Amino acid sequence: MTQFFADAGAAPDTLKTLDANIRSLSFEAGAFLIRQGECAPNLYFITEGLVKMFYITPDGKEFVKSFICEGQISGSLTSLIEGRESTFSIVCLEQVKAEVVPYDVFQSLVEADPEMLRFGYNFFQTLALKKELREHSFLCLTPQERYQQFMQDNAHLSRRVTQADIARYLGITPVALSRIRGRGKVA
Amino acid sequence: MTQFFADAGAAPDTLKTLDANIRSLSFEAGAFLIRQGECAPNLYFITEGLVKMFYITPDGKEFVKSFICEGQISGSLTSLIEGRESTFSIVCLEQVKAEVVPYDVFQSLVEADPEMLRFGYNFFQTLALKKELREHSFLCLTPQERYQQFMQDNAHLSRRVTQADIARYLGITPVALSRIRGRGKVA
DNA sequence: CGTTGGAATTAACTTGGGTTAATTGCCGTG
DNA sequence: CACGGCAATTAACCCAAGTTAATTCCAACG
Repeated sequence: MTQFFADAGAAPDTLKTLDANIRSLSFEAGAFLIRQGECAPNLYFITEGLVKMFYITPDGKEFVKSFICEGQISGSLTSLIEGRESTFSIVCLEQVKAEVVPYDVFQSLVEADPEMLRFGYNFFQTLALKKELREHSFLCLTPQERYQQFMQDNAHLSRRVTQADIARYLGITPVALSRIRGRGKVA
Repeated sequence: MTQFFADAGAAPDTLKTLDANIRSLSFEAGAFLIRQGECAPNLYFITEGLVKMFYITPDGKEFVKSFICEGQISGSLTSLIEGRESTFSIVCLEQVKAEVVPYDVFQSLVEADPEMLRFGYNFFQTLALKKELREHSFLCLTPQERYQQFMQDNAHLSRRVTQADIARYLGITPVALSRIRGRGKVA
């Protein structure tokens, strides 16, 4: 992953610090990267596999915040920014390889290296844009339309996650999603 | 507003460029800052008043993306980042004063001045966090719970916007919100 | 003080998702 | 090939939000 930041233009000192602090780890499917309610001091650069980030509500229902696969970054914003416990969990849906970077290391690199700051700027800009699209779909689309949009935009993912998890990503129950699929077939 | 960036540590050159390119404008209630479907080349630093950002769907329904009041920034991310037409409109709900900054000016300042980059980093980080909270409420909460949370977190706003707009912000119809309020009263 | 117009409420009915539980389908394994 | 277990579908019932339209409330104005 060091290569990743070298491409981003990181300074030699930055790369040295990264090398010293990064661990490259493997996780089995089912392993947790972060547990809801615990403080989560790491960023995960996923290089292989797929994870899901999800909330469990007080009455035990699960909702999927997002799916993150190879080439993407996963972690808890609230933990990163405010140092508080994560409001969600991250679990591996497949065998996962990830580069693990402690937040404080990431933060101090962003402080020290303008190119890292630029990387962070782009990252958060992209994240905000992605969340804005999701906001739009919750706000303006019906569950049915949300499902169609998801299948269009994430055709590759639809084969790697269960239908139940897609439902929980859309904010509906697996039963409801099955009905929606049933409706679509005939029409 | 120059003061605003001076506080952020902007370089003298930056402030000079800003001064040369900022217009301080007033808008009547009902005036549009951005119209859905048009390209929107400006950022608006609201110094006074209140605006609402909203989508109109193909079948004519309105949904409120967010309310932005004095001290906050409003603009179209898709226009800013990708240079495309805005997917929503921004309209003044009150008499508004704003500092208007063209995107290209903002972008080039971010390029040139590390302190402006840091400002942008913080801005997008905060924005991403805010959108993450909204995602959570759409995903995990019922309309009723969403309303209660909105009233807690935005007590001040609730007196400046109509109930119909609150409903459209929550993703429900004004009729539904009125019923929710009715339910809450007795209990 | 009556009128007018917008905002909010109420009513009646429809629709679609939630809930629970039974049923079917599909592998993988012994 | 039969079995066990998980994923997905189906069914039946309930309830909350959507829809349309009528009604009430209230503040501004002449």
